[in-house]
Parts: sequence; structure tokens; C-alpha cells
Amino acid sequence: MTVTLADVAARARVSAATVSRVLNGNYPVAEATRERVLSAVAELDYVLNGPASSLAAATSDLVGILVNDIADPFFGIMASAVQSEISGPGGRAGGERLAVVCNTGGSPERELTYLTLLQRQRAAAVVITGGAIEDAEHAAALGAKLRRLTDAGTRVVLCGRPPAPDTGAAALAFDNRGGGRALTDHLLALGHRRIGYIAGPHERTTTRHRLEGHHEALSAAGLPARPELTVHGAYDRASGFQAIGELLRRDPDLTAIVAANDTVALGACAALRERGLRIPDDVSVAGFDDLPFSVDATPALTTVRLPLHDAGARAGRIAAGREPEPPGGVAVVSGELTVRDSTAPPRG
Amino acid sequence: MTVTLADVAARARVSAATVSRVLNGNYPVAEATRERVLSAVAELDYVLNGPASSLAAATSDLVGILVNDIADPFFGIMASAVQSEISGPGGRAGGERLAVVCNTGGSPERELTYLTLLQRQRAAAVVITGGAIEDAEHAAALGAKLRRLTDAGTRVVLCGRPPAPDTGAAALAFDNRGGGRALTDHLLALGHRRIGYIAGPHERTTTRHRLEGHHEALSAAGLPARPELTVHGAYDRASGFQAIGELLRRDPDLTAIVAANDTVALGACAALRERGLRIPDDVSVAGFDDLPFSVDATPALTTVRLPLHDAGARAGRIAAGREPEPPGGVAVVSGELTVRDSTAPPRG
DNA sequence: AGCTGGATAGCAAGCGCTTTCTATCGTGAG
DNA sequence: CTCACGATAGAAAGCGCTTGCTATCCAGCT
Repeated sequence: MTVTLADVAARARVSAATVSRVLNGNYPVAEATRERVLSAVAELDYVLNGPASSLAAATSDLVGILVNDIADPFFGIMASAVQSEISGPGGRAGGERLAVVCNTGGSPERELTYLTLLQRQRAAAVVITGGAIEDAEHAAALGAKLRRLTDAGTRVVLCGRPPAPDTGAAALAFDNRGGGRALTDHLLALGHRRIGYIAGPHERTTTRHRLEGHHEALSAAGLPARPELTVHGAYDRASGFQAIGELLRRDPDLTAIVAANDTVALGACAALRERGLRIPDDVSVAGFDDLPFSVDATPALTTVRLPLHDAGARAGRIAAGREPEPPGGVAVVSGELTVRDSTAPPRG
Repeated sequence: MTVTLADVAARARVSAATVSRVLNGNYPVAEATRERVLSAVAELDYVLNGPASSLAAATSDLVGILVNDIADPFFGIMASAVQSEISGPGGRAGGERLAVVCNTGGSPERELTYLTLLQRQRAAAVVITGGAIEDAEHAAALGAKLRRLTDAGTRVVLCGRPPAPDTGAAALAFDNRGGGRALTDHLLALGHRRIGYIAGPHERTTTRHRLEGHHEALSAAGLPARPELTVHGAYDRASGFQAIGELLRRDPDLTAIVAANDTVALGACAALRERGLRIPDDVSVAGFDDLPFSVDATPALTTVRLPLHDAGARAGRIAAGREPEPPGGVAVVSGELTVRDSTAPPRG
């Protein structure tokens, strides 16, 4: 039925061992023999049986990339960068490694499920992108799983997520706190004092760190905490849109809005415009991430630029073993305050 | 070192066969025994060896999703929909199927490479999204590969791509031609006569079909073909930005621009604004796809809405074998003209 | 001419799991 | 009290490939 190594061997009049060695190129084979084998492979349209090969060799060429939301360019950009590094320098699918991305949808269970599936496949490496869930139970389960993966020889790299101590995983963490602080500092410097904050989902490191940066800036400026000016929601447009209604109800005189990310910020802008408020004349708006569309928004969005592509590429190189892990297994990647047209001094 | 089935069997005082049967649940096992096995599995932290299992069973639970650009929400949305259908109803990772997305970057070689890699893994199904490359040689190679995949029992579904006859692959094709025509008809109805067209890359079915729709509308209206008003570029923002310079040089009096997709349209808008041209007052702009950010653009973009999520979900269900293939193996998915604020009658 | 060693090729033993076929046990029927 | 049969469990034969070890061949030496 399907062509096997033995068929190729028979056709080339050599042993299966020789065919295997030609295919893997890790053992000397006479040029004439190699050519004979190669043409037999071509003639028979032979395709290696991956499972059999992985079983015998006890390794696989699968590399998994976990993302929270594949439809969000934030993850798409990182995943794309990881993948092109994995698939070999030059962007060509060189190393014959199968870099695949797995969409967890932000669900802790699916995150674990995918990790198990990858562990089953004896994946060569795993890159986990984006913020983590802050739930003690889940964190413990995840930590244990990562530990087992690294123990089994799978390289694990966290990209855009805080380190997971004692798991053997390397981490490239974004400085979300610093970015959040820079953004609010900027608004304060412009003279804003009534700032609404549209945070991401509860229990996510990204959400908490950005929010903490915001609070740091506020208290450094001697401003009182006003918890009612923070609302939580998903990292999507609808969340930003709705949040504006809530925020304006709680304080109709807000002069600035900081959003969890650019997508949320855009939703907020839409809601503001719908209410006849002009940006930045009536209300300033700031985002986070600097996704590609943010520069094209009207007005162009003030945000914190995160080097998503670079971080992903580096994570990919570490996962591929082409770059050493950062010292201590952890590196902090900083964002850069990017001021554009959506923020301005408050009226008045 | 690593825990195997035999270890679990020994711990549970049963044979390996029994453990396998408990894990697969496809053979009667006494309740008491099953529990004993299950606790041994838990105690030993046993994880099935995927390659060994796939080898013995001659099947795998891998499902591949090919996309041209994972950082583009156009693909992200479809991939996300496919994946959630594959991973089991309810969006939970139920079926223990490993749905993974592979980023070809639009390269024909990588497309083929990934398909081979998936074939190696004896994937259960493959979903290929987005337009195809129109190169005879590549098309033949791709067709042959698809044929082999389907012959080997892998279900192949094309999503947002024209059918591949005689390959055994099912297809959900977008009506790009109809959408392109509707868009240009709309512009003509508004009174535009000098319309620039920013097309996608050469040799892609999507590019050609959308452009053909445009030409159909033009000639149906009795307008002469003006090839110099069409420029090609990538499906990205930069392409739209640059194209405006070129188009305006060729005809400074254009009153409308049709872009290959929304991303390109946004780039075009930015370029237009930079030149001091107002949209839609001075120039109307239309996109294609209706990506999430298009409604938030300023002005909100007129475009053709493609049911990306629904199409992806359907493709996923077909790939999972939970929905029959469309009759004849092909279904056409239509877009819907969505008129917003970026198009208006020309000044006059 | 006999010997040594490098270069190739082959043998065969698994890798860990699934599954067919067979063995065993307990129970209701005769 | 025996027999047959349904329900379970085990034995063992692979699945297709990799790789350590062994066998062979021939050139270069002594």
C-alpha cells in the first residue's frame, strides 16, 4: 500500500539502513549509492513515516508555539517571527522542522492540553507567548508541566510573559509595568488629572503589570487612587467601546483614557466619537503595543511600542538552539513610549 | 527514565494491552481495573508516546492549517475558527486533536514543504486557507501532493481558495470576482469614472479574481479599460501607501481608489491624507474583506464583508468529518458589499 | 605477498504502542 | 452439577525506522 523504507531499499538494491542514512545524512555513504537511493526515493514518491522515525530516534522536529488569540496581530506578529527563525535562517523551510502554532484562546485548560499534546509528540521546543493567567492552581500545574517538558529535553521559551522560576524555561519578559508608567507619566505631563483606565481581563499578568505602572505614575505624582476609574474587559474592540459608556457614567469629566492595548483603544475611540467627543481635543486616548494599524488610526494613536517581531525572533532562535539563553534565563524587553496625535493637553 | 506503558501496567498489575485499552476507551474494561490503571497513570505522571502510538495505530490526531500570513487577521480569523471546530464542539480541546497552524509566508516552496511535513506525520486532515499561486508548475506539484494526501486518507479542505479539480480536496471558495464587481458598481453608481486600482501580488487567484470583477463592472458600464490605473503590490499597508504616489502621478484627477484589501486601503488612506486629500470628499476609497479594524478607520471603510469566521468554521467541521462535503466538493461563499463612509459621490 | 586500517554496507535489536487472537473466569441454563 | 457463553485480561506479533556492532572490500604499507 504505502511505500516504506524497505521498498526504497529493494528498489535501490541496498539495505534499509543505508537508505535511512542517506536520508538523514549523518553517516558516510558512497556517492554512487546515495544517488541510487535518491532516485529510488523520487521514483517511488517515498515520504518518510514521521511517527516511526520519531519513535526510533526518540526525537522529533516539532516545535510548538502557543498563542492566546491567533486572530490578534499581537500574537500573529510574534508567532510569525518565531516561526521564521525556527524554519531556518533565511526564512526558508530549511531545517525541516515543523513549527506550528497552537491557539489556546486564553483558556488555561487548553494551554495545558496543548502542552500535553506537544509533550506526547516529544516536541523539540515550545514557545509560549503572551501574558499568563494568575491563578495559583493553574500556575502550579503549568509550572509542573514545564518542568517535565524541560526535563525531557524540550527547550521551553516564554515570550512576552514573566519568568516561571524553577521550570527550566527561559523567559523574554516585556516591561509592561514600565510601559504603563511611561504612558501615564506622559498624560500627567500634558496636564491630565482625570484619567480613565480600561484594563484587560482580570488575573492576567499583562493586565496587572500595565495597571500597576499606571498606579505608580499616579501616586508618584501625588494623585489619589480612584479605583472607580478603572474598568476591566477583554482585549478586544467591543470591550473598549463598552468601557467608555461605563467610565463616562462614573465621571463625565474625564480628559484622558488609557486602554489595555491598541485594539481596546480603537474601540474606545469609536465610542467617544459616537458621543460627539473629539480626540484629542475633548479626550486624549492612549493604547499599548503599537500594532500596525495604530499609526493609521485617526488620529494616529499614542501608544507604547513593543518590539514584537524582534522578541519573537529571539525567542525562536533560543528555541532552535541558535542563540544562548539570556543570563539567568531571563531578559526584560522594554517598550518605547510612542507619542502621536491622540494625546494632547486637556482643554481648559 | 521516561515512564512507559509497561511501567503503568506493572504499577497497576495488569498487562500493557489493558492500559492501552483504558486509555483509548475502545474496548470493555472492568470498572475496578480501569480505576486502578487510571490512578497508576496519575501517580506515574504518564504521558502517552505520540509517535509510538501513531506508528502502531497508523493514524494520528494532527490537523494542519496552512495560512499565507499569520500576522494578518484575514488568516488569523479563519485559522481561529478552523481550530476551534477541530478541537471539539464547545471550543474546548475535547477530541484531543492537535490542530496546528503553519505559516507559509506566501511561499510556494514552504507550502509544499509544510504539506510534506504534514504528510510525514500522517495528519488526519489539512485545511489550506487563502488564495493560491497561479503558476502552472507549482499548481501541478501542489495538485499531485494533495492527491497523495487524500489517497492516504487525509481529509483536505481548501478555504477561501478556488477548487483543485481531481485532487479529492473539498473547497469553500470566496466569490472574489462578484465582490470586486459589486464594489466597482457601487463607485460607478456614485458617479465615479476615474478609478485607480491597487491590486495584490501578481499570480495569485485572489488578486486576479478581484481585478476581473473590477474590469467586468467597468466594461459593463461601457468604460474603456485603462491598464495604467492598476498597480500591483503586496497585501500590506506599505503597498497601499506607495501605490497612491504612483497612481496620482499617472492620473492626478482620480476620484476613487479600490484597494486589494482593507490593509492596503488603510495604507492608501494614509498616503492620501498626507497629500492633503480628504476622504471621501476629494477621493473615495474602498477596501475588501472587512477586517475588524476597518469599521474603526476614519472614515469607516466601505468594503466587501467576507464571512471569514463562518467559512473557517465550516472548513473545520468538514475537516473534522462532522459535516458532509458540499455537493460536488465545492461551495461558493459570497461576500457582501458594505457601504460606509469612505465612499461618496465625486466632487463635482 | 601478507597485513592493517579506513571506508562502506548490512544485520538485527529495539523504540513504545495497538490489536488480533487466545485464555480464563464466572454465571445462568439445562 | 455440568456446559456454554459473555465478559475480561493477557500474549505476542508487528507498525516503520534508527543505530550500534559487525562484516566486507580494497588501498597502502612493510
